[in-house]
Amino acid sequence: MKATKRKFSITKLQKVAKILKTISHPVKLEILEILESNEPLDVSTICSKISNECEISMMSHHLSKMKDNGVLISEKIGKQVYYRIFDRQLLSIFDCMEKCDLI
Amino acid sequence: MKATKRKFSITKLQKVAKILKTISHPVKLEILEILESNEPLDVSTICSKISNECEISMMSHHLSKMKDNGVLISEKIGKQVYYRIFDRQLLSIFDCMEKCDLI
DNA sequence: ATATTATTTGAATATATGTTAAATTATTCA
DNA sequence: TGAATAATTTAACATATATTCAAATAATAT
Repeated sequence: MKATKRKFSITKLQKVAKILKTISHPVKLEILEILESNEPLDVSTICSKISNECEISMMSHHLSKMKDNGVLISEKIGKQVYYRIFDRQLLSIFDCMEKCDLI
Repeated sequence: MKATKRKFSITKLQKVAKILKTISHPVKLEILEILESNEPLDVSTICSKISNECEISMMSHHLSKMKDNGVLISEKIGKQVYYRIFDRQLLSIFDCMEKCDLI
């Protein structure tokens, strides 16, 4: 295996760090997993589908943080707010992690 | 694109979250990038190669956290401590992130 | 032994995250 | 219309994590 010379600029490293930090939480990862096959979904529905323990207000915090950081987008229809994944390419991180011995 | 039904257990999601959290920092990502093509490397050398601003004691904190969480391994030779990546497969996360529109 | 170099540790402070209750927004229906 | 209900967000506080900087440890050299 050759030693690839990647070279991310500081700015890119910061962006990557920000995205990773945004999803580095069991509940946030599960939100992505749930949305992957069911989007768009409203807050309560996501909350009911999740196996991790999570109160609705905590769910709202998680979702809005993910939205603020560009991972999700939302649309309000009536009383509910529907969320979906902004860039589904991000989901490949699951495949990536699955291959690691660390997991 | 088909809607894949992934199903990570809560335990796996926690492990993934822990790893991601461990590397979700511009300096920690750059450490991985530096080690990718030069490992093993001692603390001072990593510190001198990094473009992000980072004091040696902060570097030591970063490295030992990465070690504690299984991302790096270390070996002491004389006065220096040499670090390297435990599972280079993790590096594919850079390729993964590079493909995202988010970055 | 004392000095020098490399790294780690610890304690103080700063920042981020989680929790809970109350507030806001939208809808329903008496 | 307007009080009741439902969905979600906000705010204030508690807790946890990260950063900084000085001091401690460990290995080597003089």
